[in-house]
Amino acid sequence: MKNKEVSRIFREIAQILELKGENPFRIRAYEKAAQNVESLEKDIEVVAKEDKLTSIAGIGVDLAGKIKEIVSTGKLKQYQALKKEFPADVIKMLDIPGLGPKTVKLIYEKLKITTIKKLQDAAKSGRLQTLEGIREKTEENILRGIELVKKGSERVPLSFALDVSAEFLAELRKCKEIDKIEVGGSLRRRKDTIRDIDILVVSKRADTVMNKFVNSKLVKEVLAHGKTKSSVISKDNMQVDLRVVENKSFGSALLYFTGSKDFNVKFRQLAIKKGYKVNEYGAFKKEKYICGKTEEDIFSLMKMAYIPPELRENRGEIEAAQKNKLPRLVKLKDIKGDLHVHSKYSDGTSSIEEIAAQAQLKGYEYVAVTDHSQSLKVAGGMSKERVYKKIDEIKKVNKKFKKIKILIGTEIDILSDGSLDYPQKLLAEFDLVVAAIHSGFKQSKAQITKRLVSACNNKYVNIIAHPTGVLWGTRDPYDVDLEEVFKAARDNEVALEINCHPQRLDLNDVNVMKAKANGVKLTLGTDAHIIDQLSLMELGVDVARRGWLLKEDIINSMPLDKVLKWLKK
DNA sequence: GCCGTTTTCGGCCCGACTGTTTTCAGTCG
Repeated sequence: MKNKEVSRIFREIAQILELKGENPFRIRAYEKAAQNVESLEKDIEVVAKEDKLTSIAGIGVDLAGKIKEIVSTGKLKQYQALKKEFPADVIKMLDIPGLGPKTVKLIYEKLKITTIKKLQDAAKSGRLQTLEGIREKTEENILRGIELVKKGSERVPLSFALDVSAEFLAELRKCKEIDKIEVGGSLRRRKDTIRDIDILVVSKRADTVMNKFVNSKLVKEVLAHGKTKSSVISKDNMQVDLRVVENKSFGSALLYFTGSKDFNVKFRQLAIKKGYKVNEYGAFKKEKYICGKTEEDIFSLMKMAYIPPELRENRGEIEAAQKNKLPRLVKLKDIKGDLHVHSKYSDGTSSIEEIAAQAQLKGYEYVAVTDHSQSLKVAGGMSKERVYKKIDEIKKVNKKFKKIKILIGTEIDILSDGSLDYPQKLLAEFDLVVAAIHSGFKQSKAQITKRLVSACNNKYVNIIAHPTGVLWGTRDPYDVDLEEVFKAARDNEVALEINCHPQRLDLNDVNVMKAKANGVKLTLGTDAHIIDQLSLMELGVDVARRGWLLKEDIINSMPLDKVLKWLKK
C-alpha cells in the first residue's frame, strides 16, 4: 500500500506550489488528488497495475503518470526538484495559523529566514516590520501562531469536543436574544476527532450575542470578533467559532457550517449546474432568494434526498442522494443489545444484576458481560475458578430477569504469541468470546496480523474487539494488515467490533466501510465499565452511520434468537 | 492540473474578518 506515500508527496507538492505562487487551481488539483488517493479503498499499486488510475476522481493523465513513477521507482523527480527550491523548515512555516504562503515567501526571500526559531527571534525583535504589509499586530499574530504550533493544535477526541461544546451551548442558551442554536462542523458529522467547534445561532441581535460570546468565562482568547462571526480559544484550548444568521438563512448556514469542505464544494458546483447559487444565506436564482430556512428545503430544491450529516464527506453520498439510493442507515433504536460490558468480576464497577437492570431499561433483549481474562492482571483478569463463579451468578440472575438475557462472555487476551488466554475447554463454557489485544502493541505488522488472524481461526472466537488498538490522543493504532484480518474474520464468521468508548471508536468509519466491502459483519460494544456508559452506544452508532452501515450489517441489531444462532457458528 | 448533457478551452464554492492602507490582499473555514 503506497496510498499514504502518494498522498503525502502530492500534499507537499501543493504546499511548495503555494509558496511559488502558482495557479491556485493547480494547487487544489494536487490537494484533491492527495485526498482522493488517501481515502481510496483499493491499493493504489493495484490500480496502477490495472492501468485504471484515471478512473479515480481528480486523477488525470498527468497525475496518473506521476503516481506510476512513485509506485515503480519509489520517487518522483518533479517532487525532488521542487523540494530543492525551499528549505524544509520554510515549508513547515505554512503550518503556523495566520501565516500563509504569501507572507512566508516574503519573509524567506527578503529576510532569508529559514527556520521557525529564527522567525520567532525576528518577530520578537521587530525585524519583521521592515517588510511591507507587516506591522506590530501581524508580528504579534505570528508569535501567537508559533506558540499554537508548538502546543500542537491537534485534533481532540470526539467526546472531549462534545463536552466543551455542551458547556458553550449551556452558556449561550442563557442568552435570551438567541432564537435557535445548533452545532455544526465535524462535531455534527460525528467525526472521531475534532479540530474546532462550530456553533450556529439565529438572532436578531447579532452584536449582543457576539459580545456575550467573546466575553464568556469559558473563553481564554479572542481570535476574531466580527458582526456575524467570531472565533475564540476556549479555556480547554479548543477553537470555537460562532456564527449568527437570520432565521431565513438557518438551514443554508447549517448546511454550509456542517460541511465537510469537500461536500460543500461538490454541492455548490451541483447547484451552479442547476442554475442556482448556494451560500450560507440561502439558495438563490440570479439574485433572488429561493429558500434557506431548513436544510431539507435546499436538498429538495436540488432534487435530492436529505443527506444525514454523518455521510457528508463527498464519498458518493451526493450521487446516491440524487438517485434516491442513500443507504437506510442504522439507528440507535435498531440496536437490541450490548455485546461488550465489564462487571465487578474484572475491572468494572457494576454487578451483574445492575447491568441486567440497566440494559433492560434501555429496552435491550440481551447484554453480554465480557470480563477480562486471567493474564490481564491490571484489569482484574479472571482466573478459571472465578469464571465458574461468574457463570453461576449469571445463571441465577437470568432466572430473575424475564425480559433480558445476560450472555456469558469474556474479553479474552490474544497473547503475544497469538494464543488465547484460556484453554479451549474453558472457552466452550461461554456464550460469547470477544478476543482482543492488550499487550505487545509494538510488535511488527506481521506478528500483530498473525495474532489477530489466529484468534479469528479459533472456533470459539466470535468477535475481535477494538481491532486496531487506537486510543485517540494517547496511542496510535498498532501496525496491522487489516485486509488479512478482514479475510480471516469473514471466512470464520467472526465479527469485528466498533468499540463505542469515546477514546477508542475503533474500528473507525473508513475501516468500517472497508470491512463491509470485504463481507465482514460488525458488532457494537460500549466497553462499559460502569452502567452509565451503556449510553455510549450512541457514539458507536454514529461511527456505523459514518461507515454507511445498515442494521443488517450489525450483529446486535438482530433479535436474541438470531444472535444465539450466530454465536453457535 | 482536472473536467465536460451549455464548454476540449476556460472555468474551477463563496464569504467573513484582520491588518494595513485608504480600497484591498491575505488568510481561513
